[in-house]
Amino acid sequence: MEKTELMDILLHKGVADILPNKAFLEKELASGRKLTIYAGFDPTAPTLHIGHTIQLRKLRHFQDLGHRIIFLVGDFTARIGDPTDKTSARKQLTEKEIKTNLKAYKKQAGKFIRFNGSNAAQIKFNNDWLGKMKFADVLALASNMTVDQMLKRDMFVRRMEEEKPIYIHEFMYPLMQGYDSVAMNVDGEVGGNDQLFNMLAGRTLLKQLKNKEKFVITTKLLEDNNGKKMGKSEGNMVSLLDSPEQMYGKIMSWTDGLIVPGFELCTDYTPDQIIFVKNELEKGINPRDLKMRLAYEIVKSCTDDKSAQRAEEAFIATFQKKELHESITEISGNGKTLEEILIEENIVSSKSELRRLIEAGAVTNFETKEAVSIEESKEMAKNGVYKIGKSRIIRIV
RNA sequence: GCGUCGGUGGUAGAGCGGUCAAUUACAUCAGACUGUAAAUCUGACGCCUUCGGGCUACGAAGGUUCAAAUCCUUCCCGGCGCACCA
Repeated sequence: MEKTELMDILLHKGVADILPNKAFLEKELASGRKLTIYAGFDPTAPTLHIGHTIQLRKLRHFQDLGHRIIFLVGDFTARIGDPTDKTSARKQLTEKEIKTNLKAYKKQAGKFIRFNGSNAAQIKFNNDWLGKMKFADVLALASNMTVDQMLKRDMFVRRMEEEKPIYIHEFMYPLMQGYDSVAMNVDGEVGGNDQLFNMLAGRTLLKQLKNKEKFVITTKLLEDNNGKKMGKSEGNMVSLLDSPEQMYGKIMSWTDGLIVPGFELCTDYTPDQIIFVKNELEKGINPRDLKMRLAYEIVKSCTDDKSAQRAEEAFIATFQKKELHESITEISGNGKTLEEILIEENIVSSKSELRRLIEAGAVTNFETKEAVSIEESKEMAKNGVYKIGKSRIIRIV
């Protein structure tokens, strides 16, 4: 890819905002200096997910332009818990968990950025500097920001209004994250739009302590124009550990509004190609076909060509042609009733639930297409394939 | 410690003596339809049931009452305010 084109993609694709401004970044890029850019990742989960790949792609663009990139593992900050995400508030991670997670991370991230060869990405841990700080150091650091600056943060404003508590350590979080920038003496940072505040704290600190202007690129979040995120319940949050079939299926269940953002944020489609996708949609083409294209591209980028193809075939077979594919669960009947089997195997959670499903006509014999009645469910289960709802299929042998 | 407000189902958040297994929204599941596991519409959404009903649940334990998520007492947990000086 040509350098100017790459530059254009770097500056625009998936970008929500550039601080202090775009011109500043352009100047930096044009200076010929080798810049150092990083993105931070919390090692709280055993796997990266599709959202992380947005940042990774952005880092890759810098890497391709010959700049130094750092994959920062927030092992120290993960211990405290980012108040941005209140559910993970006091989760503590052991050394061991972090190590295990890290291994997986490197492998997963390696699909998007290069960890070897020339200009390889570096991995750093913020525990290396944050863990060593003394209380006096922390105070010195804290003296660089005012309470007022902190209180401007949306989340804190909201909490004040709701009379919800704000703990002191929550003020420390942006400071810690901001200090990462200082410790690594970076030129820029990439992060999701929701991390803007924390990233700006780093900007402030870097200016105060090293008189350096750090640029910040925030990427758009993967959501449709109503702010509807993919998988509000994280049900369709694509994890990089998912099987290709799972990934493909999850993406197919994204709402249509995510098609264009999906292409922009999670694929290597060029701006022209994305415009093409938009036009197709406006022309009224079946969005399903574009979504399949999207699913294919994403699966491919997270795994490989072959896996993506297999995932697509499996999807078509299962959900479009409604055929069976091999990976259905086999359960031995052993003279039990269908009801007993379904409950023992945790396919339904209770007799009441099963009853409702049967009443709704959701339990069918796959071959005869006949609905199973309540009486039948209490008789000895006949061998065969049963379908419970649209996604649960079992074979009794 | 004092004052005050609160602790409700997966989440948010109503209810404040009977009509409450508990409004509503979101999430979830199912049905119809289709263009897909999208959208939309419809329904379900504690457990058990011989489908009559039964049982367990609104922080915990007691109590008042024919009747309590709702009132009282104690306890546990949380928010906010107060605490010195003014």
